[in-house]
Amino acid sequence: MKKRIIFHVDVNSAYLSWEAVERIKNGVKGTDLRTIPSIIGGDMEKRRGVVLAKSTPAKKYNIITGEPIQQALQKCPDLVIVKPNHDMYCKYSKKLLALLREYTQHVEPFSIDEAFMDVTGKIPCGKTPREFALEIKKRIKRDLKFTVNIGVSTNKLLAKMASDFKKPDKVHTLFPEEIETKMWILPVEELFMVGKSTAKTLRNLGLKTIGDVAHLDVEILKSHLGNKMGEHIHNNAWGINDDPVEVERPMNKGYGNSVTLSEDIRDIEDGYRVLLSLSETVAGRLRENDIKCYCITVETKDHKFIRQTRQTTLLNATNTTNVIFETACKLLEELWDGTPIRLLGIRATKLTEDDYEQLSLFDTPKDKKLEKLDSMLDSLRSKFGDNVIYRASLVKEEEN
DNA sequence: TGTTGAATCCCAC
DNA sequence: CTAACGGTGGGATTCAACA
Repeated sequence: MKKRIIFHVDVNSAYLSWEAVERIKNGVKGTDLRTIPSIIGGDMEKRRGVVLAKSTPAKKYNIITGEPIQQALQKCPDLVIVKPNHDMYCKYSKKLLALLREYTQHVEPFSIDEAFMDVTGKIPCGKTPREFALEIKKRIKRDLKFTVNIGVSTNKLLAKMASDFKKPDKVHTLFPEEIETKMWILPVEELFMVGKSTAKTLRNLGLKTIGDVAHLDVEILKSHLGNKMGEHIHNNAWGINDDPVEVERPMNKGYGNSVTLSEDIRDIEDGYRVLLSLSETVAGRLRENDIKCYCITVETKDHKFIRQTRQTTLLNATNTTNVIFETACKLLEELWDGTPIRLLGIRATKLTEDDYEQLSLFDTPKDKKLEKLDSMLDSLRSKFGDNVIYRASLVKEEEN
């Protein structure tokens, strides 16, 4: 098997960088967000939400991604907080991908701000992989006005680990012969796929560095982390990874929508209202993609952050708002013991392409009517925007 | 015995 | 005054029911 060269491209503080670039592009007056302590973060009014991205000056206050905004404000009272703008991020993500594809079509979007490239055989004559990465990094900065880190190695795992080294605006290599000096010295927390829970387990085993993990018998890892995770972590620690760079994205396994409520729900009627709104979103997305689902899951989180789920499998697949809504309501009733609810969510899984009339064979006439209603509403929304039509029960909520 | 579904847990971003 | 933790999606594990 041929040796590959893989790049992992990671936008530095993506949301914040993109917000800053967009403001400059729109001629917004004021200092560049990247030069002051600033973050992109959730809902300020509700005093909820977490830090999604931080500027380099904000980083100096020990503000970390994922922490509550309140906590970040305590660390830096002058922190500038900007609301996220997902649509804008999508535009920049697409621009980045288009630029990367000028170098190779072998690009795999990994998240909105990360991508893998298999550049095997695409490296210009006389250039090292590192120099090629530097060239791409420079192009991105020149044309798109934001910086990236690029990790360079022979597989996705090592490239990803490398892009996480010193930031911003850097290219790092992590070739197999560099694992010992560049990766094994890092704390276990830094290893890909080692989250909070796994880190605790590893620490309890006395393992401090990735090198420690590599040198522990894989069977011991398996017995403490489970077979799959034990093996996976062991392979990661040795830099072993054969995953190909996948250009075609496989079909979604599920579609979900959830909300943390501004006030805890105490009354089931309020729960129903939220479920209706979530059902609209989920079912709408299923229909957009000509997909139906067999399985509906309702998720709750109470004020103590205790999560619960209830799921059911339907006899025939659906993407009808009302079927999903009514199923979700039943699940919520089964699940709920009256504890105030902080978060409600719906997830649709066991998906199937919506192309067989066969699947509708067992639909009741009522279901047919509901399907027609949904597609009417869909077409009205696509003509006049998502907000033209409200369900009666949602309107009631608006009036309250 | 092995499989399936439900509930829970963990992961990344 | 004991604060304060989003939303989406993929996968593994555990256990009970069932064949």
